[in-house]
Amino acid sequence: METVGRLAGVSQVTVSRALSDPSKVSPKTLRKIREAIEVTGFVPNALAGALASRRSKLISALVPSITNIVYSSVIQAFTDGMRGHGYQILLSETGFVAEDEEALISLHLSRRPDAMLLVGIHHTAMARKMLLGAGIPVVEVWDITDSPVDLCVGFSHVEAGRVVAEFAHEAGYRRAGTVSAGDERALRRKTAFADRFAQLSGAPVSDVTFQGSASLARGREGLARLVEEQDFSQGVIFCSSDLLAQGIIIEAGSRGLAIPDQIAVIGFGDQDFAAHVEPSLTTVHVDYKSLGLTAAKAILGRLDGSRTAPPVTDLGFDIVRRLSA
Amino acid sequence: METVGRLAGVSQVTVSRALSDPSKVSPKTLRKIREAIEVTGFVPNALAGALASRRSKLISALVPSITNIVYSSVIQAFTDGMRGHGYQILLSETGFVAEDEEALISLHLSRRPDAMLLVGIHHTAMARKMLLGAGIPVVEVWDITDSPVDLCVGFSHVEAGRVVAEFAHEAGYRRAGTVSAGDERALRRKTAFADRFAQLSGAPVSDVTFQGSASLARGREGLARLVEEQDFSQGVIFCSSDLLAQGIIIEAGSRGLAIPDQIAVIGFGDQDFAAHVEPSLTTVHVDYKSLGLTAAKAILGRLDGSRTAPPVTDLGFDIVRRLSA
DNA sequence: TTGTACGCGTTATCAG
DNA sequence: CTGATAACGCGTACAA
Repeated sequence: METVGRLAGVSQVTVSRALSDPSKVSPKTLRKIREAIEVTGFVPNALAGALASRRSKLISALVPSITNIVYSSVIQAFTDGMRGHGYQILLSETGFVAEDEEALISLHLSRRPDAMLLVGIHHTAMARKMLLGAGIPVVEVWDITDSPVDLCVGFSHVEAGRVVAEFAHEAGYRRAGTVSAGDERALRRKTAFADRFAQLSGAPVSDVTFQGSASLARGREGLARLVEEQDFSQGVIFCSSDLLAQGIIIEAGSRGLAIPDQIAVIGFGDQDFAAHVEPSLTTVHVDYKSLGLTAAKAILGRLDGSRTAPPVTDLGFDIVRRLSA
Repeated sequence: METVGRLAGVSQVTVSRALSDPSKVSPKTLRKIREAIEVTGFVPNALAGALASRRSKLISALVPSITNIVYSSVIQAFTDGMRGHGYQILLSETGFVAEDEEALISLHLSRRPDAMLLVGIHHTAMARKMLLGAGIPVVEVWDITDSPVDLCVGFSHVEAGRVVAEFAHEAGYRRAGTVSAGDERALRRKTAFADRFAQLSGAPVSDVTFQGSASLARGREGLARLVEEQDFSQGVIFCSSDLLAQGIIIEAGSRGLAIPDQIAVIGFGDQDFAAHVEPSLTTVHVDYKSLGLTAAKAILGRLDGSRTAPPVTDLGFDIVRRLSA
C-alpha cells in the first residue's frame, strides 16, 4: 500500500480507504490509486487486514465427508449464501469422528473465523467449550436439538424414521427390513423406523448395518444378506440413503425379485437420480439447498447484529412416493 | 501469549517457542506454559503468525464444482496429503467459468496461501499473471500441458478419447454415438473419440451434448434423443461420465434395448458404482486418489525446497472392460 | 535456555 | 477528504 500510495501521490492510509470504502475518497485520487494498483499488480494482504480489523471474513465449516453429496450440497448452498456478503469458507472433513472434529475446531479457531458451521449436534465437551469461548456465531446443521451451541438448522432424524414406518405400514407392508450405513444419524433414523414399525405391525424388523459409508455395492450386499441370511423374501426395506436403495433395486433385478411387489424400497435423501432409476425411488426428501441457505442467513443475522434469527429452525422433510414402495 | 507468559512466569517469546518448537524450551517452563494455556483457554492467532512468518500454512484450491464426486475425490486425497504437514485447504468453486476463476484467484491470493491448486490448464491471461506474480507453487491437475503455470499433474483427455475410440473399434463396433456434458474437458474427450472413430470406421458419429453438468436423467434423455432423433438403434455410446452411462443403461432397459448387444455403453471415471450396476460398466479408470496425492507431493516438494518434483506428471488412465461394452 | 526489539501489512482513531 | 500514529498478535533476529 505504501508503494501504491507513493505512485498515486497519497499516503498508505488513503489507499486503504480507497479499497475498503471508495466513497470516502475523492474520485480524482481514487482514479490515481486504481491506476497505481493496476501498474504495480498490488494484491492486498487479507491476513494483515483481518488482524487489524478483527474480522477475517472467513467462515469455517466442518463436515463429515466432502465426497458425500448430501454434505457437499449443503456446503455449496451455504457458500453461495455467504459469498455475496464477502465471506469465504474454510472447509475440513471430520470423518464422522467427534475427537477429530474437536481437533479441527481448535485448528480452525486459530484462524479466527467470523463464524463456524458444524454438521450434527454431538460434539465433545471440550469442543463446546472452545466454541463458546471463541464468541462467534455457530450453526449446527443436519439435525435438531433443544440445546444448540448457538444456532441450529435441520430436522429430526428420529421423526423421519418414525414417519417412514407409519407410511410403510399404512401402505400395507407387514414385514420390514433396514439397510443402513454406520453413522450416528443413519442409526437413529433406522432405530426410530424399526421401533415404530415393530410397534405397528407386531413383527420384528430385519437389519443389515454397515460400518462406514454407503455405496451401491453395499446396497446390493445388503439385500443379498437380508435374503440369504435373514430369509427376507417379502416386504419393505428402509435404507439410510438413496445410494443403498439403488443398490437394492439393482440386486433385486438381478435376483428376479419384483419391485415393489416382492421387495419394496424406500430411500433417504431424494438425490437427483432417485426420480430417474427404474422403478423410480420412493424416498425422504430433504431440501439441502434450503438447509445451506437457511444456515447462511442465520449466521448473517448474527453477524449483522440486525436480524435476529431464531436459534433453532426445523426444516422438516417430505416423503416422496414414487414406484419403488 | 503475553498473558499466558505472565502466568507461566516467562516472556511472550518463550510461549511462542513452546508452541512452535517445544524442544527449544526447558521441560520445566514448558510444563508451566502448558498449564497456563490450559487455564486461560488460549488459542493462538494464526493470522498474526502468518503475517509475521510470511507463511500462512494455507493452500488454496479452486475446483469447478464441489458436488461433483470426481473433483471432491481429488480434493480429499490432496487434503490428506497436505494435512500431515500442517496445511489447511481453502476451497472455492469456479463453476467451470474462467472469468470466475480469475476473480477467485485474486480473492484467494489476498489470503496469502503458500500454494495453489487449480483444476485444468485453461486460465485467463490475467490469472496467469497474478499466479506468476504471487511467487508461490501452483499445481494444475486433471489435465496435462507442455506449458504449465508451474506444476502439472493429470492425463491427456484427447488421448483418452482417442484410445477409447480404438478400443471400441477393435471390439467390433461399427457405429458410435456420444453423450456428453458441456464442460471443456468432456468436449475434448468427445471430439477426440469422434474424430478417431470416424477415421477408423468411416461412419459419422452421432452426438448429444448437454449444456451444464451430467446427471442420470440426462443420460436417459441422451439415449432417448439418440434413438428418436438420430435413429441410433445399434452401436456403442461413449459418455463423458459414468453417471450419464448409467442413465443410458437404465433408459435402454426401459426401452427393451439389450446391452451390450444392441447398445453398448462406455463411461468415464470408473466411479464406485461402475462395477456394480447391471450390466457392469465398461469405463475409463482415472486414479483420483493418486492424482490428489501426487499433486500434494509436488507442492510439498516445492515448499520444502528439498525434493524437486518434475514439472509435469502424466498419470495416464486405463480402460476397464466390463460387460456394458 | 531465555529475553529484547522490531517488523509483518493492515485498520481504527483522531486530528487537520 | 486526507494524513499521522497507534494498535492487531505473533515470528525473527540478535543478545544475554
